Amino acid sequence: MATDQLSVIFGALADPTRRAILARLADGPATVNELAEPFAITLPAISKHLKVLERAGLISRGREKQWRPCRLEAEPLREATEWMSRYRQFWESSFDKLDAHLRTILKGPEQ
Amino acid sequence: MATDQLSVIFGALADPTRRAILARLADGPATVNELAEPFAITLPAISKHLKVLERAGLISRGREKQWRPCRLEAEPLREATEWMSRYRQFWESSFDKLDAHLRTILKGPEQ
DNA sequence: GTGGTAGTTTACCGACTAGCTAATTAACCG
DNA sequence: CGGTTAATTAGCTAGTCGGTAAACTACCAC
Repeated sequence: MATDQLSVIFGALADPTRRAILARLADGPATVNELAEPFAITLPAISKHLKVLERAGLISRGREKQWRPCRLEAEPLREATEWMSRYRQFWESSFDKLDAHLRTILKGPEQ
Repeated sequence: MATDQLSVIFGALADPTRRAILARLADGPATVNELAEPFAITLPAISKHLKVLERAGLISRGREKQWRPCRLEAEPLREATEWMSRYRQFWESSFDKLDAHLRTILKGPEQ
């Protein structure tokens, strides 16, 4: 994967396990074991995912006794959303097209 | 990469060449050679990128004589933005934190 | 037909990724 | 100290990714 910040962010989001970890962290900080619990993968695999998320700036990690609590950092999501917002006009216009299409359908078959 | 739709979308966006292609397509449809022109990579590489973008639903392709014009399809970007919007409160609140931090700094060093 | 232009497919390569197991570090508890 | 829990590191495998060169398809013009 490329090393520019947006690529790292999108790359981190391109994995359902990592997105699920972010979703869990939206409910508050959690330890690595707590984050791992819902998944059928080993702790080292989770550890790697956390490193990817950390590199993307999507989480930060503290130190408390023997635990290393993770917390959500959403700033990169703001950046990513900002990048996408440039295209908003396009999906809004395609929504308009869908809307028009639905209207046509709801008018019933032309005969 | 995982095969769920969001993963495919984010995976497609996790490459600067592909994001540049989308940016170019925001100015209107283009042929493969037109899209390839700004890049120092071969045509087959561009062809692969286009396939990734197509699989993510980010572009669609027509057929006109010997050309296969590409056009932007922004609907997946809407989906991705929608997914991220769940976290908006977090980046807004961390902006608040930054704001507060800056205020603290601007008050000058406490002594 | 020949030849040129537009683009894709195939086969290959090196780098990276996601997963595993096993070993290791770090911090606590008794 | 030894034992337990929390988490990371190391080393491996299998698969994917971004790129290439070479061959192929499709269309147009002569």
